[in-house]
Amino acid sequence: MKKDLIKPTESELEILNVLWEKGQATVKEVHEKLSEHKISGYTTTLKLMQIMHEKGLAKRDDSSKTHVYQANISQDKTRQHLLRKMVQSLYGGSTSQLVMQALGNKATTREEIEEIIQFLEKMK
Amino acid sequence: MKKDLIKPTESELEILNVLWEKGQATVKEVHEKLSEHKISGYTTTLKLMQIMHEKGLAKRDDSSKTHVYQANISQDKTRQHLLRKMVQSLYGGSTSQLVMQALGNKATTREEIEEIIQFLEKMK
DNA sequence: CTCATCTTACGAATACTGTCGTAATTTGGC
DNA sequence: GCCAAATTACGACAGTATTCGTAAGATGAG
Repeated sequence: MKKDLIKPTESELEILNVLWEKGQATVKEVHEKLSEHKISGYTTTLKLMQIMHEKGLAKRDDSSKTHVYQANISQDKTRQHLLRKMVQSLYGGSTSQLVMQALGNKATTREEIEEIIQFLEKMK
Repeated sequence: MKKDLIKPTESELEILNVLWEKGQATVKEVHEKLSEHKISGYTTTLKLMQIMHEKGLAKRDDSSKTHVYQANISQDKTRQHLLRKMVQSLYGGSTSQLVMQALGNKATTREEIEEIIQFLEKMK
C-alpha cells in the first residue's frame, strides 16, 4: 500500500519542496531556506527531517557527521496524489470543475491560457 | 482576517459537503449520510458539528430540541481558498501547472475537454 | 591530544483531531 | 403528569504534529 507513504504534513511538504529543488540538502541548508519565510528553531527542522526519515519520506546519507537528505517520494507522485484527493473531497470527483475554478479565480495570463489550449488540443 | 476562518479539517469538510448539498440538516441526517461510506459513532458526528459551530464553520438553529445546522462558509470560497493554498504549496504558485497536471493525470473524458476548451475560448 | 564548535539524538510540552461512553435534557404519546 | 426514546452536552482518551531545550557525540584547529 503505497498510499500510506504519501501523506506529508504541511511542514513536511515545505521541507520536501526544498529537497526537491536542491536535490539533496543538509538540515542546515533546509533550515536556512525555510527561515526565509518562516521562523522556527534549528532543532525543529532537524526533528522534522528525522521523522521524515523514519517515515520513509526522505532518505539520508549519514556516512559523515553532517547528514545529507534527499526526498524519497517524487514531486510528481505527490502532486498527483494530493490533487486527486482534493478533486474527490472538494469537487465531488470532477476534475473539470476544479480546472475551471482554478482558471476562473486567478488572473491567468493569456499566454497560460494559450498554453493550456494547446495542451488540450493535443490531448484530444 | 477571514483567512483563519477557512481551515476545515478533513472530517469537517465531509460534514460541510453534506450541509452544502442539503442546505440544512440535523445531526442525524448528516450522520446517516456519512454512514454511507464511513463508520463512526453518532456522537462523533455530533461532537464534530458542535465544534464546527463553536468555530463558526456552521450556524445552527437550536430553537427546538433537534438542532438544525447550516454551513456558515460558502462552498465556493472554501474551494477557492484551498485550491489557492495547494497551488502555492505544491505548484510554486503556477496555476497552469496544476491545471495541466490535473488534466494529464486523470482519464478525462472528451466531453470534459471540450467543455474546458469552450470555457477557455470564452475567457480569452 | 584537547577543547570549542557543529551537529545529531532524545525526551518533553503543547495543541489539535477524531473517537466514544455516559450523563443530562427534552419531548411526544399515553 | 410520566416515561421511554431521542437528542444534546460533557469529559476523557489516544494518536499525531509541531515545537524546543538539553544532552550527547563528532570534528577540526591549534
